[in-house]
Amino acid sequence: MAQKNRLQYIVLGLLNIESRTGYDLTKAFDSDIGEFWSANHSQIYPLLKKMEQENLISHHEVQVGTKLVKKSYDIMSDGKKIFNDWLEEPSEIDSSHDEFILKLYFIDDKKPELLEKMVAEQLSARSDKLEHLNQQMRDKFPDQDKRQTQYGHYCVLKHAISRETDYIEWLKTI
Amino acid sequence: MAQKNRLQYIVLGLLNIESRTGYDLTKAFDSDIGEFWSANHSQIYPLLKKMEQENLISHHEVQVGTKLVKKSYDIMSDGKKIFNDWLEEPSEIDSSHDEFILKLYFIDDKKPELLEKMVAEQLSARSDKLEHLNQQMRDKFPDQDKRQTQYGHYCVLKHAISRETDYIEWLKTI
DNA sequence: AGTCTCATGTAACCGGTTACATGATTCA
DNA sequence: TGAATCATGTAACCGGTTACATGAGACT
Repeated sequence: MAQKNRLQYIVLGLLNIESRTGYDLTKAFDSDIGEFWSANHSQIYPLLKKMEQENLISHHEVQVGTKLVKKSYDIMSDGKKIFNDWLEEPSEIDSSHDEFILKLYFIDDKKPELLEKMVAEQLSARSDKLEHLNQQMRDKFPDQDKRQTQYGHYCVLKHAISRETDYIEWLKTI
Repeated sequence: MAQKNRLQYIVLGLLNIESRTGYDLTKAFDSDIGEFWSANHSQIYPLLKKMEQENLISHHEVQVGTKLVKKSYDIMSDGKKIFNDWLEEPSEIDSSHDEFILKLYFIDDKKPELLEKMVAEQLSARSDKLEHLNQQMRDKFPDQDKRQTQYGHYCVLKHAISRETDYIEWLKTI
């Protein structure tokens, strides 16, 4: 089976806001999107080519100065469809990149019922994970002794619990 | 330039605790280490082979039952050296995996002065990042208006700030 | 006897990073 | 005119995922 290709959804999400060039898209990863995803132009340009072949996006040319012609990409109906389908899908929780955050970035005030569903799903999944982490803590560090001899491991677990707790608190504010 | 190959350091860190088979190492990523890193056996076995060729580790054979022979890997002096050198290096902050967490896991109570240095470094870097995020918030969402029309983006940024704040608080407890 | 876990490997593929390469536009 | 930025592409490589493949040991 193929891998996720989440970068494609980010590109679609950005083009869904407005038409952009490959350069514009690359820039977006240096600022906003850069907080939670990164991509280089060497990955963007071939991807745009592939997505255009698949009819998810198209491009129109924009004359700049006397010689330079920019390619500005636009999302097409097929692209909009797979982007919206992706938004509706459940988000994977245990991946190295947070898929929920990714989707949340593209949610605007037009979809309150979807947002509510997504947040409820995340709350449930994150609460389960927190419970699992708390169980790990009880199993592995029941007393002060182990906390000293495996101090690093103890700290890492404490951090995971703290992070998850913070995540849940944040979810509740959405 | 080559990429980081942090998996190699995890393998060295685990073998530095005790001799293990490829299977044991793989299992470690399903439990403990799994909280912050993942690896499949298809990645472990070729890596062990490569690391043995580079004289970082060696293996001895262990007879199990009548036919099965396990390969149990041991860290060698070259391996210990590059592992300890890595622990001393500054940790990259803006990577998709948290390198500081990785190192912390392997720190035991024998290196208090190194731990102190690492924590101070992280505190400084994380504080800078938090300040940057706060600046972003001031720039992009100065008033209620933008927070509504780009609600998802606002939430993501709020989360980044919350996460960073929590991280700093946790660092202070180490 | 059959199923689950232990145990070790390879191959194909994908996503991402680094480096190579070129040229136009803008602004000081 | 020279430097910084805009703009677009390709190639080599690496790390990680999925799938293919095989067999032994433990336990019911």
